[in-house]
Amino acid sequence: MSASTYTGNDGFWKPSSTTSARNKTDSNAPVFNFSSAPLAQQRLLLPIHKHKRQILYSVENFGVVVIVGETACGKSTQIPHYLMSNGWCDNGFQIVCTQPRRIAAQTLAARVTKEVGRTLGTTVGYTVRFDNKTSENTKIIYVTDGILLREATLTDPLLSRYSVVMVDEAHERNLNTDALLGLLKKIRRKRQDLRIIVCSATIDAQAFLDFFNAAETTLNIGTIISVDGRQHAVDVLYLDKPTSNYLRSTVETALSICKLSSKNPKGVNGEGDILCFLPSGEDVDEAIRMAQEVVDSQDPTLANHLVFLPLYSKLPFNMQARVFQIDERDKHKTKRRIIFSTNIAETSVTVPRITHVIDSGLVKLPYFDPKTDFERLIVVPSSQASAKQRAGRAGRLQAGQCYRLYTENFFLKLEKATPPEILRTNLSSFILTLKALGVDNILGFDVMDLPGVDSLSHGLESLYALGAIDDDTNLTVLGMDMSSFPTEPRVSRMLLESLREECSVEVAGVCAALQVRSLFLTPRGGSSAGRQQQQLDYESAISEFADSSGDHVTYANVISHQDDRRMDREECSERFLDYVAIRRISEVRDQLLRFLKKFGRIRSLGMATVDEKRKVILKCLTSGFFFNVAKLHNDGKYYTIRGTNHILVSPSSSSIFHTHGSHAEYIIFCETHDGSRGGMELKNVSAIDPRWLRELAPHYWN
DNA sequence: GAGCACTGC
Repeated sequence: MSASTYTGNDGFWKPSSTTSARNKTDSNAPVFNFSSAPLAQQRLLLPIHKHKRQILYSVENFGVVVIVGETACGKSTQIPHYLMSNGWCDNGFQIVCTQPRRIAAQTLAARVTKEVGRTLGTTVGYTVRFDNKTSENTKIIYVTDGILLREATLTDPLLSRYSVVMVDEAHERNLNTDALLGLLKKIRRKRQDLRIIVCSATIDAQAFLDFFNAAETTLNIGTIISVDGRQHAVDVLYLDKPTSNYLRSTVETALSICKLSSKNPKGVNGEGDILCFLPSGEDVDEAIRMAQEVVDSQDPTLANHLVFLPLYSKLPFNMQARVFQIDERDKHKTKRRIIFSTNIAETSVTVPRITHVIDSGLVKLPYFDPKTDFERLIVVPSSQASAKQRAGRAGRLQAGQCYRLYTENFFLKLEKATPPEILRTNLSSFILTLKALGVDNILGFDVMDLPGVDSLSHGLESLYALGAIDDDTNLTVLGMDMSSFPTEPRVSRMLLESLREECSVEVAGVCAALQVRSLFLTPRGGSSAGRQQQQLDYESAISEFADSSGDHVTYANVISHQDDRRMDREECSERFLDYVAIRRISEVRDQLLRFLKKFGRIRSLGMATVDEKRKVILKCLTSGFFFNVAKLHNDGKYYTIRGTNHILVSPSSSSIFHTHGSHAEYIIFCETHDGSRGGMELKNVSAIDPRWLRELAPHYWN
């Protein structure tokens, strides 16, 4: 098929003048059959193998080595292995490799364990939150970057166990990775023996090297090594004219790819599946409705050969799983799958069998506004790096194609990379971590991108209001205690307050619930009659737990019910409760209580009355979230009361406060979203007594 | 008539 023959609804497809999304690699590159070759042979076939000597030489002679390795070049598995075989684990030293995601740390450790020929957790292991598979003798440890950062904060500021720290996927520029890079730069001033390897998929290598070079003496300058990937070529096609409706264009492009294939003698069997990138879960659902409607009405024959699947993180687990299971009954591939996905498929998960990618060119990103203290999700054009990553998803199986729903000129004007998280986020947590690491002057801490003054001072002001730092921005005892919790500062403050109110078990449960996705299974889908009944059933089930103050005490009620009754999966679903979420909440709560135990006696409210229980839980909540208060005005609506800019806010109709609460004069909330009709929508809302504000946050509310 | 990227400790 020739893609340039397709006429889009709003424009024409034309092949890119720069042809391929892939760098350097040859389109006739051999396809390795990894499933049948013995392990040792597989390792020798990896592109990284050619660079083994160069890598070992560089690590020996340079303090910092930047490796530019494309997807599947073998860097994450092989480099630690090479280093171990060459003495970098002698004298009790260990090699640590950081990953942004848990699943990556776990699977990499498992893969390298197989190569080394031991069981997981002996020579090779991993540590992620709630899961530690290492032993005293472990030489190579895969961890999430957050774990290594906390290890430095809590126990070992110089990371003295490690001879080499390898920071993988550094180009993603997560907050944790950035903090870690800054910390490693600082450690190298004291530990010249430490070796740092930074891995990145983009050509940004020089920026990483420059970052470290600024502090290094001439003795130890870093070096860059580039390793080719094992990807197939992906042809990139652009629109001739911009589209006016990306959703419709996505659906029409996907369907026309299928129509063209069905005229091809190879038919649909010759082609892999189609992956479409859209900015939101809502768009994903809408695209599927649209696509189903088009094929049902226009092309019923094609409809029999297609399956439309959604993929986004809020989707229930079993729905997500459908994307990764190739249906047994369909092993001869009579049906072609069209997967509509958010950014989750860009890096977090790999959808199998994709040969075509359709890229809307859009992404939804959070931006924190220090002036309003709200984080907002905004749809923005994705970056060139992101577009390249999306295109690459088509080239894992065989040569593929990527349709970009914008013009080539538009692509050339896009940002090179997505703005790093450090420039977009609330920095209070980041600053508290640095303070705990002994960084007194935050402005003097070296990061790849320095956040704006507004953003830094907002972070400092919040920490001051929480009592974590003093007038001279020095860490207080309370701040030091707060920094030890794996939670954001407001939640850490709330946990510590629970010791004083003697309700730690309940408050830790509420804090855990705030971090895990919704406890309740809200009804969705189905016919309108059935749906109405479901809604009624849902409301009556919730009523059993609902407290008139709102969401937080209701969570405490559910969790305490679970402690007493140990509801199983079935009973949970009858009561519209998410069993997996509740299990997760207990796990998080128990971890929080273990941290809390260092600072005081853990108590539970036991036989306290409903009123007493409500009061102490909400006071603890107020001690952390006093920034987020709104007052009922004469017009019957809530407005924030901080500063001079009073913003209209309305409790989400899905909140317990909305369904079961009273018209309290003052409310407190933990989360905001842009509302559909202006103003902000609130999640996790409770009624509070305004006197608590002066009592618990005097320097903020006086 | 609800509902809103994705991680991580």
